Amino acid sequence: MVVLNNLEHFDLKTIADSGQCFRIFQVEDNIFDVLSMDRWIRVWHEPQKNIYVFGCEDEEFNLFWKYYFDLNTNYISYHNAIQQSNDQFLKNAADHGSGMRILRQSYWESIVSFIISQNNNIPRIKKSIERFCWKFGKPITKYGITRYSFPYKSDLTHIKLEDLSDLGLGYRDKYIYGVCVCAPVLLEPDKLLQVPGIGPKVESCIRLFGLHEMDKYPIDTWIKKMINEMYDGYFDTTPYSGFEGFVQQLQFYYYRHLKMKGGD
DNA sequence: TCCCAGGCTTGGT
DNA sequence: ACCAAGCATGGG
Repeated sequence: MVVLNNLEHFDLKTIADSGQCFRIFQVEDNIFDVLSMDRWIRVWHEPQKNIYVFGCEDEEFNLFWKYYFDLNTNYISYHNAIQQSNDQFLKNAADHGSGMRILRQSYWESIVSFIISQNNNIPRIKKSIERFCWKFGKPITKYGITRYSFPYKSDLTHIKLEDLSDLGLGYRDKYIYGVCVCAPVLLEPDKLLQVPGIGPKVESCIRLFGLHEMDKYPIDTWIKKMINEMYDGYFDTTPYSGFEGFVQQLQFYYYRHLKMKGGD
């Protein structure tokens, strides 16, 4: 167990609902199961004391999860820069999403996940990814339940297109098949846009969430609507150089909250 | 039932 | 270079 108190700008509920990752499961109020590739950690939150308890050994935490949750990055400077701007909507978004962080997710898991995410909705994306893990991953049993790892690319080289037909992927099945069986060199970051099924938006997400390129600012349908409604059709990211992706997550999370009133 | 979903590809100008 | 469809299917 690793116990941390007074963690600044870290709220797992916010991160879980921000749509940047699709394999955080809320077990109960203030209990979360977080999965990344073949790792699974359970996290307990005590809001009244601002304590987080991470269910792993010190070594596992310092070696992997501390980095995954981006706890080495100081988000205070980002918030300071935002509060010094004249952008009231963004200031409100930063207050609302005070515990937001950009997770350092697996590159491979990000490729598959964000290809699935295109023209899709979050509940369905999560289901497809869960079925993908259930079918090709390995079981991990803890706390009296079994979850499944996200399969490595090297474990998928011999799958058939038809193996993907019962995952609810729709027309994206052939894209997923392609990245599973192709040569790894074709998935290097500078070649992502040449991959069938990966366009500018998906590439931007893979780079932001899978490579932690914080200057990426993915424009999806929500951000497009937000820019039209809140910024009269143009949003200048240059004041937020180096953390555009963080700004995007705050805006996405806040705007979606306003439109859906906490639903979903 | 209809519409939309964190878009991409293809085929028309 | 810039549209407009079509894409499969689940969720609201």
